[in-house]
Amino acid sequence: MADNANDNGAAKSRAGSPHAGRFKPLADALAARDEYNDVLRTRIDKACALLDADQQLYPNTFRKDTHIGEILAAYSDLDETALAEVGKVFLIAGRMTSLRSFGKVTFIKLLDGSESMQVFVARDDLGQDAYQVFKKYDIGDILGVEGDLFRTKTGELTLRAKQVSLVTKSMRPLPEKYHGLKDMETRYRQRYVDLIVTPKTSEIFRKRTMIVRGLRNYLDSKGFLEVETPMMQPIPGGATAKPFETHHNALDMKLYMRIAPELYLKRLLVGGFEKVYEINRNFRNEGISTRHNPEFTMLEFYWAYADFRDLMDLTEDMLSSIARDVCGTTVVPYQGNDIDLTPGNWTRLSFHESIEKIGGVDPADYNDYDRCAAIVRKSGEKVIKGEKLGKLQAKLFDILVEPKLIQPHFIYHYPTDISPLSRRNDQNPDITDRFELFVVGRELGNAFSELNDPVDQRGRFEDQVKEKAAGDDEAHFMDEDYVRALEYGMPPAAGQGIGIDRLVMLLTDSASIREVILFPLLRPETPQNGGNTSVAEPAAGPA
RNA sequence: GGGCCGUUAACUCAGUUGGUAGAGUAUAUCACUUUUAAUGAUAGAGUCGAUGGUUCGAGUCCAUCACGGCCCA
Repeated sequence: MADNANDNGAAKSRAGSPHAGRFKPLADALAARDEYNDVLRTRIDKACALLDADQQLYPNTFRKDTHIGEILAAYSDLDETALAEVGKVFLIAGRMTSLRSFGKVTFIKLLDGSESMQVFVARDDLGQDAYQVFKKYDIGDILGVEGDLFRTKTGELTLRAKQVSLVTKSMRPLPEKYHGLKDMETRYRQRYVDLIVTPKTSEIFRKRTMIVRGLRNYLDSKGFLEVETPMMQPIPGGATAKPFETHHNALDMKLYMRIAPELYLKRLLVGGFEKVYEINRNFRNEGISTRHNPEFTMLEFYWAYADFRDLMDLTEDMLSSIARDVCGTTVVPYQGNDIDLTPGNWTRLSFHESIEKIGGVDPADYNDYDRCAAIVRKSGEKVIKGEKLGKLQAKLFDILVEPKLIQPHFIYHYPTDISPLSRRNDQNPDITDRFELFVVGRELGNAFSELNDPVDQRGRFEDQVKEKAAGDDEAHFMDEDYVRALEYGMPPAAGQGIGIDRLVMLLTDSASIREVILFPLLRPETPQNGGNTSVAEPAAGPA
């Protein structure tokens, strides 16, 4: 309920304008949340004044003929005389992000996409009346300007306005121009504001699109076919993770949001597509951290008549070429380290070698169950009863090796125990022809020669089902149809998954996954934490 | 789930041993025809995240909760 002060304020701002009633719902909603302050009140007053002067607040009639970026690209190098010879009139539009007024003359900055330029607005150019209207515009408004180019005294390329019109009225003030928006919570919750005022943010997301486009172009050029497979699956497979559950009403069936597309993509290998890939969202019902978001984007691709070593070569080539395209170099800075992605400089090391050479554990120790378990416990990790040696070694690896893999490392020949979909090594059945790619101490990709022996695959699923029954809710489900597909015969193949969010983090020097996801998952805003979003009640039954 | 830190004006932040709150930006009014965080003057603007408690008195101390950040699981 609005208090008296707010009621008075609303009444005051409504006074005097025939258009005041138009803003009553806005004023009331703001007042109800105790947000109705003098800044917002002034915006409403000004909006009323504009309507009183027959100015539309949200016209869709202005058409720009040039983007600011185009002007900067074409004319940044021209001097004053050359600009005068251009003599061309441009129509630009953008958000006013700053304003410096000198009375009869005003400098503003207009932001259009990611580019910004100065506009010079003078009373003598616009005329007395138009200039008075212009002075009602606020920082944050979207304006259209018609004008020609010149250089100011200080040499800045500037558009001299002949006409200025309001394109979109902004009813809320933007954050302060110098410090910008620092509050992480607001940056994530109101990403639209973050994108306006934090140039780095919009740059990250432009780069993200370049990276994804680069991956597509690369794979397309190698003859891979992009496909789409189910995101809602009756059996969630292809990864070791907890799925989100949902329900299909009409079919009255349980469905899971996918944790990986793998088993569907490999069905396509059976079907005869020899090179396929998919870039899309996976969902995992697990914790949130600087490296984990419940929904994240994954590239998975499968390549028939190739093995895991072919994938290492391809991965080096693909990721380094994308780094070159997006960052202009194959040595990229990340949180104080220079990461060398130049092809040929990627280390290849077997899983066991890495535990010995990087983790500093003797083979006699990590190959002995009890000794290995003891080291795991000593490192502060739990050992679960019945856990297999391969899993213990993986824990050892996670603690002792992974954080040290700063430069790109392919770690290959993972234990079969923890690789239920990978092909066994021909010489040693306890290890698989699988690798993971690590950069800056985190897993960036997971790849292997695919297991295409249906009998072996069935046995591995059965082992997983036993682990699930024993309480491991991340263990894989049995997928009879997938085994059936293998029984028809899947060509030998290799496949890989690459976490796109982590790749974008690497190439944009972002410390948190939330910096590279436009709308990361957050708990809902509530009145108690200062929020203004009403959370939807669970849907009631049909009326 | 655990530990540490944070939440004060629209934004960025101060706030002393507990004595009813400050700055800069933004906003408003005035001055100003070349600024670059323009300048000068004046003014308004706060449920100090929420709820309890201790106290004569709480932004400050205590407890619980909410949201966020970082680290760990």
